[in-house]
Amino acid sequence: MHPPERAACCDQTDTHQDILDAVRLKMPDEDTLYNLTELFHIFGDSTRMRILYVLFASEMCVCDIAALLGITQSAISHQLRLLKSARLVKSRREGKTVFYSLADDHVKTIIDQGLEHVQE
Amino acid sequence: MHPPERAACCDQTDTHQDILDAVRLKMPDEDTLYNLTELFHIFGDSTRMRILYVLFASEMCVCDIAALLGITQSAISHQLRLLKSARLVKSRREGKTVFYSLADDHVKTIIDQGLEHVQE
DNA sequence: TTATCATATGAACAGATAATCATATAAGAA
DNA sequence: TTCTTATATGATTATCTGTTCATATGATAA
Repeated sequence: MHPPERAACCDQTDTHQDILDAVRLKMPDEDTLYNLTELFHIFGDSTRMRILYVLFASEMCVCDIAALLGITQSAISHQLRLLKSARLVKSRREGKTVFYSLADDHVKTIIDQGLEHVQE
Repeated sequence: MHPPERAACCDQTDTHQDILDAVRLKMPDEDTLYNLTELFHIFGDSTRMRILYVLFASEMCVCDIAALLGITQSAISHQLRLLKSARLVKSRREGKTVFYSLADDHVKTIIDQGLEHVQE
């Protein structure tokens, strides 16, 4: 006997329905879930991660980031655009040069948490 | 005039070289950086994120996760394999059924940090 | 103006990846 | 044994994504 809203599936204990209800309650809404995975997706690329680490040390212009990481200016610009649209970095122009920096300290906190997990 | 190890690039302040040195010091080694981006990469997919949220509530078998999320058993199995190889979830077999659960509480901490950033 | 430098961006391509399908494995029931 | 259920997995495919290249924009200098 299955609870009415379940498809044919493996049988479980009496508390099965309670668990399913608990899951549905705790699941974030679709928008939040999208934004959350999008945020982590941004962190899930080594070029972007290295850019962020550079910016942990100091605000920096595009060509310096490129030179420092050994990546073309174009690639860096493309990635900075993503980072900026995710509001992880911000920029200011000074003449021909554009300086990028972290949007807020939250960024480092999240990455440090991940680092702790990795370094266990 | 540029510092010797720099390629032709935009001119900077006197502290330029100090900043570059600081960046190099703070940058994690290649292995750590790889593991870190790999970790976030795992979080950067909505199916995997939803699986993790399901497991926040309770340990659960594969077909229940599939039914709950409306995703095929095969897709869930494939993603669980990734999650397990990243040591984010663990499994135990009970007869024909395999139950998955979170590998440790660290996982939820990292995701909660991301959630805070997203919900600002 | 033209020339140069710093950055941004569109297009194209190569590599990665998530889902699907078919099938294999593993365990229990008949 | 055979049948069924639960899960795992290899192959295929469609989509996504990061880089490169060429070029455009924006700012300064001559």
